Amino acid sequence: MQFEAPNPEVVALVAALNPAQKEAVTAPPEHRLVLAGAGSGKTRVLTHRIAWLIAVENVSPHSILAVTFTNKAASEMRGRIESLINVPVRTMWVGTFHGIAHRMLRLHWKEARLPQNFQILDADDQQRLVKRVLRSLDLPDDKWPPKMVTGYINGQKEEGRRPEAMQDQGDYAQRQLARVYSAYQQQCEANGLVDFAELLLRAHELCRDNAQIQAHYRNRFRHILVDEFQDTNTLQYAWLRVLAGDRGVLFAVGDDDQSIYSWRGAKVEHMMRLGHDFTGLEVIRLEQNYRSTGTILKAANGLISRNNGRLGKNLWTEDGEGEPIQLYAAFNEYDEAEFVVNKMKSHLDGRCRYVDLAILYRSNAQSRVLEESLIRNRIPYRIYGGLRFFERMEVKDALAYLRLTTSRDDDNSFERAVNTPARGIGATTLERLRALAREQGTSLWKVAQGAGAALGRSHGNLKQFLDLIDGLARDIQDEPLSKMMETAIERSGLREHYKKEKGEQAESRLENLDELINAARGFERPAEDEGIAPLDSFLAHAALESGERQAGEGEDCVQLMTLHSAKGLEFPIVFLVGMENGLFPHQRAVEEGSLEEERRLCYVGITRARKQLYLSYAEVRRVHGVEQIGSPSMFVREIPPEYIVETRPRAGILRPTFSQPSRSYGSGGGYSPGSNYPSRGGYDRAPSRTATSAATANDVPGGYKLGARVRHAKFGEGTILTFDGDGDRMRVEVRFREAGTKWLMLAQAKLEAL
DNA sequence: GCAGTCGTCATTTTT
DNA sequence: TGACGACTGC
Repeated sequence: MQFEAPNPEVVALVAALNPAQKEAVTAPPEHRLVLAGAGSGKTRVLTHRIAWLIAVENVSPHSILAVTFTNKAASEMRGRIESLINVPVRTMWVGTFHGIAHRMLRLHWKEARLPQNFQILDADDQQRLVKRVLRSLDLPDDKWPPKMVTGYINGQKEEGRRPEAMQDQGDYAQRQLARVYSAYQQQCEANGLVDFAELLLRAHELCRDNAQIQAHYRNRFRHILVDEFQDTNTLQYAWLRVLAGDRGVLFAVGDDDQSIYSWRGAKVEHMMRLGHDFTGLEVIRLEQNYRSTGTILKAANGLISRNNGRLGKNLWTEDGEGEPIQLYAAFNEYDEAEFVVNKMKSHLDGRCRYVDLAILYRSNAQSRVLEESLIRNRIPYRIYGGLRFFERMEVKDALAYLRLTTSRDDDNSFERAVNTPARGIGATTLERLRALAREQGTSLWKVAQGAGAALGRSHGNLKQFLDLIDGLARDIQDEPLSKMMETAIERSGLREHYKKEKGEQAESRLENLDELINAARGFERPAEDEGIAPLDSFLAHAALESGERQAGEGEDCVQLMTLHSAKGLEFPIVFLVGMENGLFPHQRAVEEGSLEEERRLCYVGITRARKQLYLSYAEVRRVHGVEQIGSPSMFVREIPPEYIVETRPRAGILRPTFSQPSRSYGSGGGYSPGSNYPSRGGYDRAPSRTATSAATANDVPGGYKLGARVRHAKFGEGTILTFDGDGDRMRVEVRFREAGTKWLMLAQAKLEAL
């Protein structure tokens, strides 16, 4: 680019960029695909690109659309752009796919054939609705699992297929599914409800079919920037194409090696197709990594090179090699957790804080054992995942009342609110209402209004409920949002209801209700929501941004999460646990033939680590209550061995044999360390190589085996980890479930074999 | 309407 | 093994 006008702002904009980043940021206004490796400054390029367009290319922020997948990414992007340049960027559209789609639908609700106050269904709401539709069609839950049916509906929508466009073909099951889809969609339309996939589908159809709107947005959005492009699904991609038309300039950033959501409809192939659909597209690779040590990067490169059909990328760093990756073979999951905790302690002795430590695992079930160890050792931790604020029962209950005040035909909210708290409107009454509503093709609310004597005794109760909602709507309409919330919570009787509930959960429920009032008070209606009632804006916000994963963010504690939720994050020290065939790669994935995606998941995990990476696996693990023998993950073998060091804090321990019948999972076979491994006896195909003593490696002289489960009168149940000494002085180290790890004199401990 | 009981199920989850 | 949902009996 020409720098004839050395605007200091512009100079500063590119000064700190590396050549590849600079190329991307200063590229002429043409299509670009930026292949941004992990830790290569992806967000930086994206934000600087936008700043460049505005400050140098004189593009109006008004002409820019920047799309992300998460709210977090969107708000981070906006924040960083604003701090980069001193130009108001309020007119720029930055948001998630769903957020942007929602915004369009609010603006063009008429053209989209939606009621003005349409409500958004979150995943849970959608599931409930599907259940009701299944019931109304007399399809039993067990034959038609709601989860699967919901998945089917979302899949259809993601492929852009409407029920009416589906030909009557296929077998019985297919026809039934199509029937459910159709009925579900009808229900949504009648109730003014829009699920997540529908937001995208409607917005796509709106932009595709309405010439005026299409022209408007094509004319407006000259620059479309997309983050995490490898995660786009069919619909999102189609929408981007429609919006871009033949004049919009696309700037896509992504990493095919980090595509881990194909099971949710994401298609990496879009990255490969981009060159066909956007002529003149050039690819820029960001391969210099600013996050991890050379060792970690080489390990990641080595692993991912096993995948086929990659766009190709090799991460490198100017920094040093750093520490080798440590691999620990644990006896079982308890030993593995103990290893993690002990290593953590050794790091915490130095200048490392809790937040610098993360434990990553393939599936949520693995967290429990780790938690127990952390609690025992008084290490504060935080688990990502679980319910988010706006997904909590009590919060959804309260919101249902408010949704009813603004949208009476919202059956989902009606069903939720009508008998919570209990007001004598039971299943029978509801069933009658549903039947009537079905017959008349209208909402529960309307049916309830006219139901009258047909309902017998509950008529009065129902009437009271209707009056409650009407009265609530009337009395809060001019109030500020927080007052609305407060009034709804009080008058609905929800607070009383949850006050009566016992247990420690009850208290947190009440706190959450208060927190909801706070959230309403602190809610600032986004500028673009002008013209939308504050309540509708808030309700949409609640559905689209389900809130924090768990309280206590920013506190100094160890982070636990699945590999999927770790994407996009980084930690100085990472423990990647459960590296066993069957668990990771997961058996299901292997069966479904998605091994490459599992490998990418492993790649994501490895590249989260900045300074130090630990891998561990358990030789025996309890899975669904059954002890299973595991073999080290094939991915461990696929990391070039020169970067791995096996750690054994105790010398002379060998692999135990297990006499109890166990079914083996995974088919990866044994683990044969490459020649570069530091040798460690007894850890190969021969399961019972002799150790240093005369006894076999696996037997603790005295009748126990390493890894055996024992009970101690005082400490309870535990697992034998190791032993030393012999004869009368022989000691065993036992990891007790509750009491921690202890050395015991075998002669005195009176252990009982289990 | 609720508590207790039984049976079933067990990757991953940005919106 | 353990969590959750559906069912049953008062």
